[in-house]
Amino acid sequence: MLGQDDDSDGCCPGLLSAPLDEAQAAELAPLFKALGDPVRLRLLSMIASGQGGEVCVCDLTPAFDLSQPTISHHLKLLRQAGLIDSERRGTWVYYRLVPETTDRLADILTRPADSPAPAGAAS
Amino acid sequence: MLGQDDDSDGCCPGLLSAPLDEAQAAELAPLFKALGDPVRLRLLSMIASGQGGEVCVCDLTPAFDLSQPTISHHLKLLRQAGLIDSERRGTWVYYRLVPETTDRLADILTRPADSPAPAGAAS
DNA sequence: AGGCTGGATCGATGTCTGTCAATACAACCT
DNA sequence: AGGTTGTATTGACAGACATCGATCCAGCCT
Repeated sequence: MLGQDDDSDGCCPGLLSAPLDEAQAAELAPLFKALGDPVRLRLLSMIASGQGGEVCVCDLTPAFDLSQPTISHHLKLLRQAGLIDSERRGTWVYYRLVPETTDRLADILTRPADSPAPAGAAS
Repeated sequence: MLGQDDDSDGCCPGLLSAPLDEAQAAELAPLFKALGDPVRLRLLSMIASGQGGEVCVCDLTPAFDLSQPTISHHLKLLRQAGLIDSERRGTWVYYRLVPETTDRLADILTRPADSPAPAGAAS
């Protein structure tokens, strides 16, 4: 079981339809923060679109102009945020997406069908 | 200026289906970074769910245990990211959501229908 | 066992960010 | 004009973050 619905899921249809309370905001912010770096964004997209749903670190590291510890650090942050998951197989470590997490974010950013037509929608 | 659809839209069905290139990542990261703070997340959700699609700063500021300049600073960051827009009406300033921006983020985080069933989906 | 390669952790450093008090700017109201 | 209230800007500062080199751990191969 992935640790969702412990207490904060199922209640929040999105941040666009009702004000977030402090606890929800505190839980969500680190997720977005993890996405708030170009390197991590690229890492995540490489992992998400990888053949077989996973990518070897050995394929990720050389794709950047950054040191190997730096890439490892970014992967750790993405993993701690629950966006990706890792598995060691022999010498190599493979990362794959945790779709539940990105799904949740997508949900949160999707406004309900009855979104209150923003008055001055002209343009 | 909000850097939308100048050149990078319409091409990227999402970061989950194909690797982002450096330019796309550099453009998206600041958006997520703007969401990566609990205060800004709450501000955004208060604005998005406000009556009439807009909220007066005078209603936002007292909702936090933070100084008025700090709230103003966060609003500025959200505006610079293109997530909200402001309008001065008399003495008061009103903020409202820019739905195109949140829509774009939601799109980007939504995986395509043919998402590659993550191998170990057992449980 | 000893050596080698892939990856993570540690410690240090420069930059960015969130916060505040003080101040400036804008619009209203005598 | 002068005072008052709402909002933005400035300057300063502590804590967080991205990055690196050096080192350590895990698994492979003679």
